[in-house]
Amino acid sequence: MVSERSLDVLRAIVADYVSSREPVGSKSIVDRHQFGVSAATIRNDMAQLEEEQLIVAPHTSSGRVPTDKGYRLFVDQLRDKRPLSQAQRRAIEMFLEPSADLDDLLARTVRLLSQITNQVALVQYPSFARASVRHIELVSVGPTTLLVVVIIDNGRVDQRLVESRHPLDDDEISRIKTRLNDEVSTRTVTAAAAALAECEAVEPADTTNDVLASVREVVLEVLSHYREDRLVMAGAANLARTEEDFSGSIFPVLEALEQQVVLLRLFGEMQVDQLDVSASIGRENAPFGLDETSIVTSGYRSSAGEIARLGVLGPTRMDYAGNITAVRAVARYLTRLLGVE
Amino acid sequence: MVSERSLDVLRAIVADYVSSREPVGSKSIVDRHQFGVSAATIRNDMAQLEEEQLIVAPHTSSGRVPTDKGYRLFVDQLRDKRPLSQAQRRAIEMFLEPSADLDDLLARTVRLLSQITNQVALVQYPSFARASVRHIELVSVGPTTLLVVVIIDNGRVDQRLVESRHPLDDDEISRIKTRLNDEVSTRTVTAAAAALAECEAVEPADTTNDVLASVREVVLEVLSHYREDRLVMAGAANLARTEEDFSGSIFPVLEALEQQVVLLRLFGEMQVDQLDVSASIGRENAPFGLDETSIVTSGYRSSAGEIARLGVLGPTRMDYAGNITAVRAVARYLTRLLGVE
DNA sequence: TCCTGGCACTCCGAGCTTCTGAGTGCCAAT
DNA sequence: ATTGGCACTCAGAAGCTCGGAGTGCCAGGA
Repeated sequence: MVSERSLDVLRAIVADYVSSREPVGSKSIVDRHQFGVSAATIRNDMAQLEEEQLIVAPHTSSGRVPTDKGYRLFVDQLRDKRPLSQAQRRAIEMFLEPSADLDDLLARTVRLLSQITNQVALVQYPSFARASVRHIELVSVGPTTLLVVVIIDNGRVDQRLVESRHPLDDDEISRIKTRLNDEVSTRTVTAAAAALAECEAVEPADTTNDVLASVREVVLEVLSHYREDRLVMAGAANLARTEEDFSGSIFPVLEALEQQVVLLRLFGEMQVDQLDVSASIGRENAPFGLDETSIVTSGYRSSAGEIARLGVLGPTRMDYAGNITAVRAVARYLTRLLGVE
Repeated sequence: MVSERSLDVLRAIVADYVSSREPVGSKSIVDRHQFGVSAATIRNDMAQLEEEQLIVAPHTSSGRVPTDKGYRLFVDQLRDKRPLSQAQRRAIEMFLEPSADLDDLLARTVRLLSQITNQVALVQYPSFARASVRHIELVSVGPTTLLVVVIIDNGRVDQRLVESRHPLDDDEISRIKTRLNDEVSTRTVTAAAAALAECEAVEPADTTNDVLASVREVVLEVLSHYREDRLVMAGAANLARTEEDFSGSIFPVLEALEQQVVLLRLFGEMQVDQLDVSASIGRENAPFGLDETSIVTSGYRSSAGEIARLGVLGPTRMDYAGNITAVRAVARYLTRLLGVE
């Protein structure tokens, strides 16, 4: 049962608190914003908001501060307000040039995102789960050394060396190659890995097929590697800058950032397969040990059509409007770059 | 003109200050250490040390704190004192198993080092400058698509895809391959890159040799990539734990850590090609914007015989004895692992 | 010549009090 | 519904005292 104006007051409180870092009082609101009413009226509205637990007073007779719930309502009502600043738009277009190298492109993206938001930025690698194996190539690079090349249909290529116990002739190599391609090519990464695992179970390695077994093993290893999600990070230093916003130390946050597993689970929780921006605020992240931080993420679509996520992480008291805009813009731009390829 | 006992006093001051984080007075020294003399005598020694600017009193009538110069003398006199703790030794042997994958091995090394020292750990990738190109392989993976595989004699393998404007037959591929291998194989990475650059200058690309030119280009790109020094890092969270040791904020330190360039220059300054441990203390790092941090590094030798460095970074007030021991041990162990290969 | 106990001196920092001002809740009047 | 007025609250800055850890120095003893 909050009036329309009360919501405006909430917006004002969030805005002022984010920029000033100090509890906001009724007086300063009437000063800084053009409500056509007196401070006493604002106070009544604030009482309403407090009733609904959207704001809270740190101490009796002190200004108010938004609660996690308040931030949440604020964010939910936000949606597509603020336009990207001129400088930000220019930065994105300057720094994000197309690049053939995915590693390189994502590294640049994450740096850019952390710079325009002044937060810690995270970019998840596209998952290869839906991509499929195009081809396996075997190349002899020495009498007993075989180069195994795995080619994925989204352009990714990896290779490993395999040592054989006996010299290899071209016939044998070609035989193994045909066999292997029968087993995995055109299948999805997931299916191919499953097929290989099964083969290994059915025909245990013995002296006659040791090379085949070794090759299978390294291919399986490479495929498994794809299924691991990975992410890149930049701007951890920004945490130190916003240190006062964390009650204790930034230690647990930095620690979580090093544990990529935690971050990946966090990303996983935020509607995978949803392209649009979503935010996770304050204690909503408590299960991950990040109860004073908020995360704003957006999905982006990679060349193979998979959806991965990117976003920023910072103190609960962050500039949601600005960060949401920036994250959305970068995600769209990145999708565009990857789609053109 | 410092007496022998004065040096012992310096050692005691460093030890106590490192463990207690508080200025140490003459009384607490006689209490905690078995000097056979009275506090007054210690005071005289401390006056000597202060004369030599090895220690300093933060305020009149307060205990003393080592200066950068004091730490330096302490470290220089240290050399091979403390043995590795049982737990540390076990940790090293547990976590550092041989691994075929250099990335993986170095990632594990850096995590291990940060865990046993509780500092930020850094491991530099071995430079490929002295390694040489073993072989270039070309594989047709489609009518107009060529896979270029670069094999380095230290076991590293990389690949790129090249698109041709016209269909390729086996003859042409084989011709290009022979030509290319003549140009680069058995040469060092540096020499090979130089040779390719020259070829490009001599015969500019035209319609007849566009594939050769493209292949040269990607090989050159791969080789150039090797020459970039890189490093991996772990344990940044430990900075937050030792935050009180930094007068201002840890922001500049975290920032420097993200700028790998800075760290690489820092590593570069510390006698490259020297295998043994060396330390850079406090203001000695001022040119890098790290005047409150110390760095302890050691060289390690990679399989191809190049020397790279690894080490830890932390507040000037750090446990030099322990960190030096740990860094040395990890470097030796890593060298051993890489040498066995 | 080096060491020691004694003594006067310094001053940080913990603990206490005071005081001010920003901010509140409530109420009667509009 | 909105407003001005009023009594009330309390965090935090400023000022104060005071104890204790630590110092420098000196004169006497080994």
